Amino acid sequence: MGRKPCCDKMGLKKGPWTAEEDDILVNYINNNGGHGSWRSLPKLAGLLRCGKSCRLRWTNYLRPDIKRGSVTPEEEKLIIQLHGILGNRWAAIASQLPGRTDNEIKNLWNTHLKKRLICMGLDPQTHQPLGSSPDPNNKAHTFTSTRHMAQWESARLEAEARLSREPYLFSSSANRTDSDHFLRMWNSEVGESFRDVNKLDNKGSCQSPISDLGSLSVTTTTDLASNNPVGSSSIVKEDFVWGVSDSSSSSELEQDSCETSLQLLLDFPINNDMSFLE
DNA sequence: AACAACGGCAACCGCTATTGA
DNA sequence: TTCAATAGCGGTTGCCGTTGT
Repeated sequence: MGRKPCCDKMGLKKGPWTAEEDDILVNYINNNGGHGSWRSLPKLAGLLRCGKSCRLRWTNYLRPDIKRGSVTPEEEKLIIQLHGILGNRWAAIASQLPGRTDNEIKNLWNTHLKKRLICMGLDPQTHQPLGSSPDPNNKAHTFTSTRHMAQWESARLEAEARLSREPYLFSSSANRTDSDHFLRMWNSEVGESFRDVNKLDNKGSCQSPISDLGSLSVTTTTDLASNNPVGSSSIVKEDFVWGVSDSSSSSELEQDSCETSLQLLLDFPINNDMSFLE
């Protein structure tokens, strides 16, 4: 016996939403302090839509914090960076771009950014040069740092997504979890250094608003497919270095807390084991 | 002007994960 | 522990405006 449909589809409207329907949905959510159960919302609000459709309309279009307008070059750059790390995990990518939805980012990727990477001679799935194969000689050289970077970014996004669903965690220090600590670690100076990877060079080859994507494109690539923590993606920076390598800016990073964080980072599980987030 | 091809985007579909009884 | 209900996610579809012929 199959699973019951999310709602009785008989008599329910499909297709584009009208302004009147938008008003009804927005007014209902505003007047009730939230959407409550999406399943029961359409009936309570007087909409001939299924709850799923209402949820999509709200999260992708009507939500007050949605940022309308074109995506900035900085946002495009960040999307490409995150895609290189996370692959097609649109929700995780969207969580790093306030006001942008996963659907919007997914569409942007499929219509613009993917082509732009191809234009730059990069495989949009692997972020590696088209027609190239990974150099096994460089594998050992780059594997550790890239692996950790990918895993850490992936785990951090997992944690942030989890925390966003558990806002109470922020209100009670007694309830702080490993993922909470992990997030704070990301937002520490170590995380700052970690994210500074894109500042290392600025060579680009493709004329576009994000031509400085050379900073995140491949110089030498590492094939992580056989041990890829996040699926098909791989990190694309050969000369990736930790911010702590810069003695002129590393004094604060020498603090114990940061050393502990760095050690935790370097001790990150290799086998994509995210169980520590539980 | 008419039509076809193309591109962008909103919305839907189906699957998985989570939650709670 | 099990299972149904619900929410979330990523892939896909289809509509509509724009561009090219």
